[in-house]
Amino acid sequence: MTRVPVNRSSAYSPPVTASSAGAPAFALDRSSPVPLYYQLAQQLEAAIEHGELRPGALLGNEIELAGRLGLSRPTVRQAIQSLVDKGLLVRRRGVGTQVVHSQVKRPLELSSLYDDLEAAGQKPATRVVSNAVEQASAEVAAALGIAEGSEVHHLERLRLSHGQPMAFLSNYVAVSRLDLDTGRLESTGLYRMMRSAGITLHSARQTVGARSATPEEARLLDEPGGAALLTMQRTAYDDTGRAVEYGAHIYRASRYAFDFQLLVRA
Amino acid sequence: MTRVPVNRSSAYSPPVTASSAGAPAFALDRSSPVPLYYQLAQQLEAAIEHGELRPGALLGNEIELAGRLGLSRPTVRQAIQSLVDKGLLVRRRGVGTQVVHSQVKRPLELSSLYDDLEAAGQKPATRVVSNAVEQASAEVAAALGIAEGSEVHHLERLRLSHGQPMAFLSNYVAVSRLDLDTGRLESTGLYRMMRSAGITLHSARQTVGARSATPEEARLLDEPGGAALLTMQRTAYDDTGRAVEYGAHIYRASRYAFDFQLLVRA
DNA sequence: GTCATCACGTTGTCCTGACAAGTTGTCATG
DNA sequence: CATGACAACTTGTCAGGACAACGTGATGAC
Repeated sequence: MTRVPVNRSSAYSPPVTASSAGAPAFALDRSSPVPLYYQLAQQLEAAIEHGELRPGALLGNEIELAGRLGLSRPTVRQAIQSLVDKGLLVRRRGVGTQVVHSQVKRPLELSSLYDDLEAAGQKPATRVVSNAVEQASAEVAAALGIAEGSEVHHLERLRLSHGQPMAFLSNYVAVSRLDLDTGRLESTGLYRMMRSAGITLHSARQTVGARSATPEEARLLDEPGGAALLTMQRTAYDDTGRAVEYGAHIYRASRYAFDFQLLVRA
Repeated sequence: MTRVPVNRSSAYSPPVTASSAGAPAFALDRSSPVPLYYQLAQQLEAAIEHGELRPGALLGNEIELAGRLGLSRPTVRQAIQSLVDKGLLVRRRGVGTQVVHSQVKRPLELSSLYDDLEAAGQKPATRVVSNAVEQASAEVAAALGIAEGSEVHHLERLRLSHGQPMAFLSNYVAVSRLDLDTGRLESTGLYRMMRSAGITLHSARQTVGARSATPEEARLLDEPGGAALLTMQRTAYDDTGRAVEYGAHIYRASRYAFDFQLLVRA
């Protein structure tokens, strides 16, 4: 650790920086294929998460930090910027960079996509109700950008948690894009299967609404008739902008809610 | 417009770039206080939105683009990167940067925060139902991170569209943070008033759910008894991480749905 | 005591230069 | 004709430097 000498005769006394208050030492591996800025960003994030950099703490100026780590300023800036984009840090010109004093550190990632994207078919048990090839209806064809009547996989799953039904998921994938195996779906999850099939997701468009349950839906989800349901339709696109998946899902409002964090982009 | 000479004797014939296919001319103003990369990003975005750069079109390599515009490569990269972050462009090493072939170009911004954040009290008429100072309940105090019983503004508004009630908004703001004037609220909007009071929003945490309407709520929103409602609770934080606003809103599910786009961060 | 002024420290922007790594098409080879 | 090696092109990463813009605190004038 380096100590910053304080010039007592100076007219300006700088604020206490993280470096003089006990900054964690970062270990950077130049031989690693992982980019340096990314290594630094990860270690900074870990330090924040770990509490070594407390909320409100100043990070120390970029130039000194770069010199201390043996990096150039652009590299350090890139690392810091990525954490600013994540909402972990705030930069202020003339002031410095400080750890955001946030009550909510955990759920930084967008959920609602991820809880279905990563956890699609994870520990919360999933029962495949049906898995068949159908002809695309007008609604599905429009969402996937294919011709009406084209063959699509239609996948229906019931999501359970603690033995209780949570949601009913109805997904459509163009047949040409993927091979669907019922067995693997219960263990691997839909999005993971897409990924391993070489499809890289890029973006998704979601609509979240509500409506009253039909008798059939109420029975399926173990809800009283006419209960309020949360609905979600999503179309997911790959790199090239082609729609790869369309889903129309319903959730038990009494047991589920979408929860996410937004950042105000300056 | 500059034409790129093609060397016929070259063993490698490069693909057709946007420049040789008729790239729009960008006008950059160096004397403007607006950063160059931002000017370029905006003009690129406009060109994409306008259709001058069609989906799938290659942008031309960064070095040549930089030379053509009289900019350095980092500046051009910064502009391109901002559009990549927005999901408008995709970069591929060895290939180039191309406009994402997306069906949905318009609603790139997150709505659901913005439609309340920017449009809070805009053309969709807003009627202030009540505006009073109360003592914070346990729920409100917890959300705002203040002591129970502290004084808070409690603001209730009815949002109308086309003469029909759309939503009922209930907001809480700590008294010490803001002065609320009923008159200005109907024209200016809550978030705009905060902004002009020097509060810069940083992030927000939202929960979206659904439930059946109580008789009172049904009457207020002109819905039949027990109709499904969309609910949203939001806590907004400023730079320093302090909660500045808490809102518990209900929407007519028959007339409103949250609509937003997600990007998969690589 | 109050206020404007100034110096200082910080991030913001921009430049030039260089090499590494991934992708694609061409060409020579079998 | 198939296939592998190669070259060209592109973005990714990193360095080092320079000046501008902004905010803060201290200083000095009033």
